[in-house]
Amino acid sequence: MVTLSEENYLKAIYHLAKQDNTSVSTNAIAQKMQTKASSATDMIKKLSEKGHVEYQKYKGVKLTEKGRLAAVSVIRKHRLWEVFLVKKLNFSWDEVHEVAEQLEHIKSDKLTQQLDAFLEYPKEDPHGDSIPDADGNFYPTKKILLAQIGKNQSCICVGVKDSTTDFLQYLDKHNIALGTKIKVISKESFDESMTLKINKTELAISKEVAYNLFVKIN
Amino acid sequence: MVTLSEENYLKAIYHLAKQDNTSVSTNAIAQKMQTKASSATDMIKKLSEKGHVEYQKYKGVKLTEKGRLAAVSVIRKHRLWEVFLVKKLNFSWDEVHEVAEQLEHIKSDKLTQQLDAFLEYPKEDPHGDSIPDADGNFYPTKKILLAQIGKNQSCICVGVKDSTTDFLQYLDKHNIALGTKIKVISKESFDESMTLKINKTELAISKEVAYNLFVKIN
DNA sequence: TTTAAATTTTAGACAAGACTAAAAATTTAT
DNA sequence: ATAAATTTTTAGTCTTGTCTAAAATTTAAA
Repeated sequence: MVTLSEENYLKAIYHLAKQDNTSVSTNAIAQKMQTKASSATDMIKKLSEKGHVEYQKYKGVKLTEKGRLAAVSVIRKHRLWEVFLVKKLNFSWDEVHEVAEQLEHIKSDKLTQQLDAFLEYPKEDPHGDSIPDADGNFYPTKKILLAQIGKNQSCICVGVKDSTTDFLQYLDKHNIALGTKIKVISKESFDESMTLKINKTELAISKEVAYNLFVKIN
Repeated sequence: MVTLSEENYLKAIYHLAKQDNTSVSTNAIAQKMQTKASSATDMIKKLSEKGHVEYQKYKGVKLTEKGRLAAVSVIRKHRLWEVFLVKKLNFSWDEVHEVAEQLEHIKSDKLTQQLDAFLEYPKEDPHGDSIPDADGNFYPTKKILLAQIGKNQSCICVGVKDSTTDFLQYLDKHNIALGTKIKVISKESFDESMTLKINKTELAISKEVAYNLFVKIN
């Protein structure tokens, strides 16, 4: 069971870590949550004990896959409710946030699923932010880092962030080129490594690769 | 500011006092809230200090007008959300309660008002209970118990008195829903059972059913 | 590289809401 | 009317989530 407060912290950490799952500082969390650093530390310990974040004293936190899924579930609900408020209840875009902050914590899988269907499976909220699906996968329009791709999701290589010779040769050697289809088979939260499937062959990659390869979802 | 817990206690007190605003005992409140009498006493003191109830030690509590309005506001939201869940999200009437218990605490006047409009100002929830207006006024219906319908008389189901899951599922199973037309074929005076005709099929019911189903005569 | 500044953690405290055990008041029964 | 049973309240404790103040650690600066 994840409490309302825990959900809010997870969401804050998720948003602070943004695209790349970087380490988030206690102070940053405290600031985002409008609270004190000591309170953030307390909550970080709880989240760590529940396996939602990886925590090392003085080193900040990183979301585990479990924590990421919990955060994304809240974000999914938040954005679906925003669509509902604007499309069905005539709220304007600047009025929805406060109410959605409350609605996002309602616990009912059926409710979320039926709301999604009722709204005809919207892909974006009224602010243009992508709405993740029930499995926690986003379908963004722009290119994203391979590290952002969820388990069992497929994508297509569209570029590199690091364009050093070493990296490009590494990609060549493993048959990764522009247009190559990549499927994520598994993700390890502890070292952020991944296993990919590329043209029927599996490939284990490190986080250095995952954070330097741009992909898009078809 | 009324906390979530306070709202639940106010609702419990309201339902226990029913139509006549009688004094409600600490024990009755504790039982309804599934908690201990000592916890109820603690909360009663808080509600009393905030002016929601009148309290005399050992004498139970009565809702003040302020407390009654707070309780009715929660009940209004609960019932509107139940209508939403059934009419718009295809919930069956035995699934709505748990979710509505959460949704009823969302704080936004605009949300409640717009939801009411979106649902076209329903007067009753899916169980046939009256939905109070924004000022806390009820518009009582002339619904009566099925037990009071005479032989060969027809009526329409408008609600239930007992809204336990068991009963609602029983009704579902026998195709009795809001709006279902019911004709009384026969009545046994010795055990107050009845035989009904529902959509061409006959159904024998016990007095427990007859006394827990609200109907109206067209 | 050693000190100063900033960040983070610990320790101790508090409010809300719940609990247990025991005391006080009320109600029921003999 | 008095004892017994029940109800209600009090007193003290617990958990969650917050705070302040102080100590520990890391980072930046001289």
